Amino acid sequence: MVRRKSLKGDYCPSARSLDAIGDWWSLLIVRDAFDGLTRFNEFQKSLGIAKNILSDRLRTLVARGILKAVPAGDGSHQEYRLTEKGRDLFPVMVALRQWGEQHLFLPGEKHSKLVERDTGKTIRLEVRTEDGRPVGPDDAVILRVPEPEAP
Amino acid sequence: MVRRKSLKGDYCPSARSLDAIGDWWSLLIVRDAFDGLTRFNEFQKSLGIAKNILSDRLRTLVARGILKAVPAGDGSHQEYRLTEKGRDLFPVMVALRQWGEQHLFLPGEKHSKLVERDTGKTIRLEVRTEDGRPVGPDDAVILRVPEPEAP
DNA sequence: GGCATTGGTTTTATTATGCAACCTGTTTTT
DNA sequence: AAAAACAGGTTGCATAATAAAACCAATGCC
Repeated sequence: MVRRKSLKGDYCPSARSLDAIGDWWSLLIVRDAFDGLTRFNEFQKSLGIAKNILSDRLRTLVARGILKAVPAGDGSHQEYRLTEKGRDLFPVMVALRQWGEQHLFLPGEKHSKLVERDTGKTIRLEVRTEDGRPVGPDDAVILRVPEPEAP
Repeated sequence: MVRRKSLKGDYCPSARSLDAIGDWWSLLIVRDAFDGLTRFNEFQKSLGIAKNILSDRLRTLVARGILKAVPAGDGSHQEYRLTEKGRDLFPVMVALRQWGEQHLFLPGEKHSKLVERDTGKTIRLEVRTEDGRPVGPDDAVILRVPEPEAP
């Protein structure tokens, strides 16, 4: 592969995000973390991921501040928990879920569902302006950051 | 690698989504498509991606119904355009962008910004219940689909 | 006709991934 | 107490995915 390109310096936030979490397993691990999993073996069983890969991904997720490793009460093992930064990925997860529900299931096919705990009401997400009007892709433009000019 | 695991059959929509678009380049291509790029060379220059990989990714994005390849007016080249399904990834892109803005830039650092075309107002996205109340990660639970039982 | 451009494909080198085996420390079973 | 099982990894090897570069075919332009 000759070193995969890094977009860390890109001025597009989406690109940086993908650089940070855009590999196949990381977001699945985060999804499971949202789902309450905390332990190495729990992730491993849930995902069927190879242990060395899981080990590596947990390490980098911790290094990037998305998970934190805390020693469990009895000291026998570690717990991997979402940090604030990790929890802020919630909208990303919901967006992915929503798209999958819309487009990746056959008409009658069942899928898990995200609901509000207390009321059981469906949760969805909406793109809006700061004053609350919904917007679609065609109403949006990206404002580029001006290139630093050489004087 | 011995064949990367497929999550196509998983009942979690997020997992299926990641299966469909969760590789490093695909979403970057989609981002550029949202940004108006349509031609092979445009993507290639914008992303600095190897041509064989771009070729492969465009092919699979088309095969998955996220992009469509339409012959351009003068027949000299193809245009890759987002399908409806592809445009529906808009919230995913916005979510990634928003997270990147929050967490992947230094305090004073500039980044590109997503605004409403007509008003210039900032665009953001919010997770809400069907009746409009905002919800956070801790207010949500995943309702699993019941396992099909063996009779 | 000759040459550059576009949109790829092929070849080759290197990295990443997956599997299985192994290891250490702790907990449970006998 | 000894044996077995489990948690949480690491190591070594085979193979797949990626990147870079060279190559190629079909227009478009002079």
